[in-house]
Amino acid sequence: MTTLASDFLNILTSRGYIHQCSDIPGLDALAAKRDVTAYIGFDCTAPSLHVGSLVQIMMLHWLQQTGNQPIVLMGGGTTRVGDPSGRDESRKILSLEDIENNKRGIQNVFAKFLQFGSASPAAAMVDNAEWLTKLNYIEMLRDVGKHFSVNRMLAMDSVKLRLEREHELSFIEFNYMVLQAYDYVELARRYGCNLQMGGSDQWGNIVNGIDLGRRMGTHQLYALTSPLITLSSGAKMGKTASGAVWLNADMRSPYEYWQFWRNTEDADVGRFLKLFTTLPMAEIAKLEALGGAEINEAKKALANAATALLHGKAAAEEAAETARKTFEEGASAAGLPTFNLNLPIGILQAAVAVGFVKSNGEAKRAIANGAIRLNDVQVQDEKAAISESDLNADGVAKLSSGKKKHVLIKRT
RNA sequence: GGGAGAGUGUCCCGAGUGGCAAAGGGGGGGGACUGUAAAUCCCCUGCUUUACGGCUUCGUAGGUUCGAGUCCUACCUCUCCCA
Repeated sequence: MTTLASDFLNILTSRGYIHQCSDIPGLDALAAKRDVTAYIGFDCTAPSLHVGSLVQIMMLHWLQQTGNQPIVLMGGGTTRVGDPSGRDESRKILSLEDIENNKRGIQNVFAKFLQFGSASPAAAMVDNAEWLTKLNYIEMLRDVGKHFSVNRMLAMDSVKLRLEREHELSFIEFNYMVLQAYDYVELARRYGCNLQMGGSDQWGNIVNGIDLGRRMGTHQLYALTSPLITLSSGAKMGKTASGAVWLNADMRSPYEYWQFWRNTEDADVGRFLKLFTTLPMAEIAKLEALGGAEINEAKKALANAATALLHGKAAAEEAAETARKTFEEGASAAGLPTFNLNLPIGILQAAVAVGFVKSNGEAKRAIANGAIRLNDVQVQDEKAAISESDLNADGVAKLSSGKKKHVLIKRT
């Protein structure tokens, strides 16, 4: 392993962001001169990004921190087509309004991690709908299509997988890689972009772009991918009981976000500290060295730092304090998710209303399993109700499901 | 266009003989043990204001039958072979 000259690659390497790179020495030389302009594409398939995209966002963050220019590419155009990578079923084709709404929801997150506007290498945000929607089919085929070999396209993982598993791959999806490759060329021409980053599943698409660039006469392009982040237990990261861990605060509160990180498995703490926080490596090494129950301190540090990055320091501290009161003192911390309900209300309805369970039947089962507690007292009777007398001096009652889910109930 | 197969419990895989709320996994939830961890063990995993009750589920729509996931017809979608 040769030593790296650039801060950018040094950081990415030591923190574990790199899975594959088309040309480390070449990219290193560029980054050392702070001449890298890199982009990552984000599909607009949901109204918010989730933690799965965080690695990518952090790569852009470090890129800017080390004096290079990040470009956030919103997939306003490519989302209309749908990326078949890593899926064995066709994506639903989203309506244009949905895509537009999703795009708006996603955009704001980047301001937390990147500096746009007046910063010295300012981050930029562009939407590939800008050029993709204007393409003319015949021209496209002649200028771009001629550089693609179907033989090679068929050999690509995203395609091969579908074919091998005998799942359908529609022509529209088959074209996705062409559009993504073209994006890269377009960004190279417009912004002098010379690096595309992405998750490891994007490798094929990115390399296609490099190839296309060479054939269409752009400057040398580079590819860099991050490893797919999985939990030590093998599960995919970012999914919890109640669905994806969204980054937008209105879809996943700072408190819940903090909890997500707090519940990290022991074996993942060090890795996550490096990937998802900006804590200095020396400090991470210390935290990582903690053993046994002490590793919980490292988890708190992870939760604090990660939440502060996304939601700000104040929100992180508040979440930490709420968690401390709730879990270490068993108190009804004011920062817990709060619901206003009409009292009295049956315990079953209440459990449904706060989102613990999806139906009354499920609530009954939860009670039978001893999962539901009201003000820390296990509910035995499914006909029980929450009434005024259950509220404490501050007018709230604490309802819990299992050991980790707690909410506060107030009178409407 | 011709021929052969497939679509099952609104997360996934997957058994299924005319009596089926439908085997078994995975995933998920809960409990025990712990440290808000992992591993392990146990329980739960269609809806319904009690129910050995009612209702809704096996691609869609009809039909046969006391009774249909299971049989028949048409249609939709996918896969494979031929053209």
